[in-house]
Amino acid sequence: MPRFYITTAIDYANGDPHIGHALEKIGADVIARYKRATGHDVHFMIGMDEHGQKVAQTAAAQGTDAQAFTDLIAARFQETWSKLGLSHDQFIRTTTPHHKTGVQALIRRIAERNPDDFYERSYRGLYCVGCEAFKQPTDIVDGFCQLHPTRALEDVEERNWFFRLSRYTDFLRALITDNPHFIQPSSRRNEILGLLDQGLEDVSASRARLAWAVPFPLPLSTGETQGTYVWFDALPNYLTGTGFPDGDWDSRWPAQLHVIGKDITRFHVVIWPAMLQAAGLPLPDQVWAHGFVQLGGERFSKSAGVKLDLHEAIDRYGADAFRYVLLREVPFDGDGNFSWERFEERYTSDLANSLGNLASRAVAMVEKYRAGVVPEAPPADDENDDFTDIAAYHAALDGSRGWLLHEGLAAVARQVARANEYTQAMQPWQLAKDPANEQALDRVLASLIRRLGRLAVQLAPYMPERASVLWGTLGAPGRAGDVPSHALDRLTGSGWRVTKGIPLFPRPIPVDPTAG
RNA sequence: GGCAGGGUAGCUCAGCUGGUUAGAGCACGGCACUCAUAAUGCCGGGGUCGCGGGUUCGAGUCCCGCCCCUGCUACCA
Repeated sequence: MPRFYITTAIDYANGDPHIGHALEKIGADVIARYKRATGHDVHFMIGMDEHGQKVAQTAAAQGTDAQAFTDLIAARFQETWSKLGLSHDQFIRTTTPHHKTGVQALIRRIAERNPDDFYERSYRGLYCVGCEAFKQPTDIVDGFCQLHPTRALEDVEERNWFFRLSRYTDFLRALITDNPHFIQPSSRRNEILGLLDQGLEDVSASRARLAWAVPFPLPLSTGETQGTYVWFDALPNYLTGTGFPDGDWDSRWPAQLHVIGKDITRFHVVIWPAMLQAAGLPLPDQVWAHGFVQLGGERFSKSAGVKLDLHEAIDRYGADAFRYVLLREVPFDGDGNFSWERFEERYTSDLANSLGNLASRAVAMVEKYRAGVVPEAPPADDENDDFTDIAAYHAALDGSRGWLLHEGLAAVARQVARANEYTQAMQPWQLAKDPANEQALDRVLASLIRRLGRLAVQLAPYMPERASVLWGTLGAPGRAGDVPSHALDRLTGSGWRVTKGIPLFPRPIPVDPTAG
């Protein structure tokens, strides 16, 4: 069984989860579930990035210590992920003892294999006491930090460990040029090639004043021990998550796929591969940079986030409906918009009216005309188009052209529409009026149930719970998520005993304009 | 400023190497049907294809110029 180690970015523990976080996790979950259904030994890992000055500051502002604060945030994230139905196998936290020793082991390994890659250098910049951080020229307005316009910036110089990233420019260019799949989608790849053309600068590996951090394992020549800077703490989570450097970590490493947001592409395709190369470790197969969710046409912001609360979105029609709408609306290779209006439209049109009602009418007819038992009838030519769409579904989800999760749902939607058209064209309720049409009716009913069965299997990665309910309604054996999705042409449906339950996707209760 | 991508029906988008009356879904209007969650199906209205030139028998599709939008242009992550 081929292994498939998939990770998402670890989220920064500086606030609560929002819809932006959710898009990435849901997308990765769909990929993980699809891979399991197509015969892969999947390990799906998500987690939290818990160190850094901001976390320490936020904790202090709330009157708690950093560890207690991150414990709380991590619990909130995990609660949310559980509510969303994520199927991750592991939740890594960078404040755990194993991650810390793993980071230190990686740094030591680089220092042993390439002693020149770490060197001491002084870093000089304008330091904002209010932010407790160095400020870049773009952050400075009229000589002040934008967040603290009354505090003078200090010209500070400190000695740090640096990583000789510049040395890997040619290596990275060759890597990216020779492996077009390493960074996808291609728009992001082009941006990185542009960045490499500018030449790379070395990056900090440690920082003074970084108390809430993994201690950098190499002391400075002054004897001082500094905190490990973000890249060398956060990125290695993908590796330490395998158990590195202990045990059989190399049975899982390298990862097949890192799913990340487009804003952190550079770190994942420049710094991370360079670190691994410096350590003499294998590189991940692919980094996929998804786009962002816009809220109501606006860029994600705190106020927009409040306007569209994640838990409210999940609670409205359930986690599965939210997962569906989000991935249908937001192309996974770019940006998309999310609003309550679109949510209502998509839910009502795609899920309640088209899919939910299709299941409802088909099951009702099998109950009414065949006492609930799906008749035996072989597939007919009129199902052939569905298999064209099923091929498109696989092409969207197997990674061969990127991870186009929205296209997978579009292929499913076409099959749903076709099944409704088919029902209308065949008019089984008319066939039922004349016993002479018994076989014709059998064919139509069996076809409808088969179509629904295939839909349940295809939807299982996206809507695991609802797909499972649909599968059960059809009286199909086992679980929808366990059916190998490459074997859909063998689904017959014959003899299944259907049970009409409550609507799969209830219509929203219409607002009565005369009320109130 | 530089590099990259984009501006097509009310909304979200398809339109490959130029070729008959520019498409889909949603929304909107009409009709049909009654198995179904007042659902479904069919038909229809609706677009100066950002603006201005040019090449061509013919351009949304190629060339030039302009306007507008988005992303990247590295130590918050």
